[in-house]
Amino acid sequence: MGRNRATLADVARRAGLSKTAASMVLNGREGTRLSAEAHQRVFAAAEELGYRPNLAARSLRTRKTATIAFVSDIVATTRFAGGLIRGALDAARERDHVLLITETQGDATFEQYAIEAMLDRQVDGVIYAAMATRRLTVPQAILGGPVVLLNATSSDTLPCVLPDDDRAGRSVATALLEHGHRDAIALIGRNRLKEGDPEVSLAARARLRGIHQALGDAGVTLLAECFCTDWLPEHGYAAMRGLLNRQQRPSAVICMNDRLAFGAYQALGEAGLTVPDDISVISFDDDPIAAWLRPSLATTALPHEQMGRRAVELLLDGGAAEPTLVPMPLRRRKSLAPPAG
Amino acid sequence: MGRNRATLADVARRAGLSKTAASMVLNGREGTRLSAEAHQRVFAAAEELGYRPNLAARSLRTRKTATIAFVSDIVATTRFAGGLIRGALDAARERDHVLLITETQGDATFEQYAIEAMLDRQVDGVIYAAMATRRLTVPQAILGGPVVLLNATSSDTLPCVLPDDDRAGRSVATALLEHGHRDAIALIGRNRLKEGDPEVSLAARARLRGIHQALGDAGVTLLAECFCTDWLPEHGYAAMRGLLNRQQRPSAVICMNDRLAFGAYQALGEAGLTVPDDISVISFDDDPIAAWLRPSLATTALPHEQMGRRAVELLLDGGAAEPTLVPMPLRRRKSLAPPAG
DNA sequence: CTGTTAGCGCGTTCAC
DNA sequence: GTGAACGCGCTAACAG
Repeated sequence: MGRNRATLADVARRAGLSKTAASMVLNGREGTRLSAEAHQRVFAAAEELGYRPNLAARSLRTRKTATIAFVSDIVATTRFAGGLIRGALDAARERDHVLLITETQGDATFEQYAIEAMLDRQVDGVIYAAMATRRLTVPQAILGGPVVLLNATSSDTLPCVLPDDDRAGRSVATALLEHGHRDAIALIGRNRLKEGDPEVSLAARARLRGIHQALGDAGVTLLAECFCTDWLPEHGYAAMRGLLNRQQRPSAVICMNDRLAFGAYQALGEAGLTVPDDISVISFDDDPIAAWLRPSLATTALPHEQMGRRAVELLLDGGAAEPTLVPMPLRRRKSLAPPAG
Repeated sequence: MGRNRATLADVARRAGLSKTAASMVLNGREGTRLSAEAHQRVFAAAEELGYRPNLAARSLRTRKTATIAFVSDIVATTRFAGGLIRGALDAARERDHVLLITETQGDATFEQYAIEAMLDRQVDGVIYAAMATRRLTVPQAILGGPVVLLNATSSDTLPCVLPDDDRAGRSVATALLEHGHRDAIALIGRNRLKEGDPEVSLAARARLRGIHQALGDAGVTLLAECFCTDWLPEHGYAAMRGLLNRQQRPSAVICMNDRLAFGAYQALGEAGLTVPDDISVISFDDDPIAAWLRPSLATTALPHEQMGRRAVELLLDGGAAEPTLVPMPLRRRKSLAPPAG
């Protein structure tokens, strides 16, 4: 790869100058007393030879590689969290940096390996990302340089980027209140593990807090809260069936994520009920399926691209020690309507 | 990042030997006449100092970086093609390599930039990946070194990895035949653009060919073929509604991908029809939604992980010049049954 | 047998 | 404007 590349020495020779002179000209160093003509010659030589510096050689001296490590548990290959990478990639490109990506799969051995591989390559900093928003323990080894946590926090005081789930919870509840729902709002997706263990999820508790807060401010309490062992469609389906078996049917349902909502739609369809005429549904994440559902599902978007972007910006431009909360925009879609009757 | 790392010189000094000796021992060179005791001392010193070689310095000499460029149009951030990256990541790790990932977003300027960034960093090879299986033109610049095309072919004779869509088409048709469907099989997702332009899609034509071949072998012709402007749920929905308005209702439907099938499910649900009792459905891709649908959707899986893995293997271990076709496994699920009546 | 010296590879930087 | 050293590890040639 890249054999026959012209070196700085080639450029200098062609320009009839020293490597030093060529280096200074090409790096636009100020305050050097090199003639305008020397500048011309160097630029011309570099142009003609198609010279590009060997970054490996450069970094040996400068200790900068313009390379960022992106270490994640499994985010890199997760269906819709690729947005994190896309945002990071964009921001990195804008700053002339490049991303070295690895995945630990939650395996300590892999993590160890990945981190050493990164440090051996002298990366300028590390973005440590989690698939589920949660608290985690950062490996000692990377604390020697800049680190930003993405979709995660830790007990160390590291800069981190998180979605604003609390505010998202409030938006969701507020959207229902605005449509006139009050005393027949149900919730699908309570989960003790997610709510209780910050290392499993920070989102669950924050969303819940926002929901309860907004409803509480309006003097409303939930009609029902369904517990689910996980947040997959099958659990939303079961929960919705349960709700429909109760004496009072809800006028609206909040699902803790879109996959649960998908399951809820399935149960509603089977029961011959229509969204939103019979029941409104609103949710979190803005998974691609949200827009594909019929009717399209109102939800609050996880701003993955923004988050990835912010992480790179924090790492490279420096910034806040306190958590960076990225807003989760409300996507108003067709699953919302005033209560029936 | 990585300040204070012990250098080879540190190790040599501590072992009371020369850098050369230390280097040879640590690299396990055979045929060197260094005493067993010298070996011990070097290993001990390296251990105590936590020595790790600086790969930038090493690559300056060896011209190997143990780094692979993964350049894609937009695959890196696509919802379920992240599997390509996961597979590549795994195979790379097994070979002690690491992935430098970039995205061109189909933009020539970005592509130019990305490739230069990679070559400047002396990557050992390039995996050039496309989101949609298609033919593409490989930039000159990367032809100086090893290249493998992933989910793509080109006019240059480069090794490439493709899903075996042709065989997948035959599996799909065969699965229906095995269930007893014959003269009432419909197809959703014909598309002139995808079928006609190899730079848009190779999959469409291959799948179609496989389907027609398997049906033809059984003396069966399709009841109907619906054209769709794209392969999204809304198009599948519209096509299915169209099919239901015809005089003869199909006993089974083949959808060109799972998103179309999702739309078809929606139309069937609205029409009060049941899968698979009224109509069987089968499809391509094994998008995550396929398993979430009720009933779960039979489909042929795009073997993304396998493909990513093969690409790295071809790049590093060398291999076939002819295309590597990766089988698309049939996922038998609940959307298949014998025709009603 | 047991090792070492002297450079190379490439770009940056200090002293002159 | 320049020579030389440096950063770090690898390798060919050479010495006790």
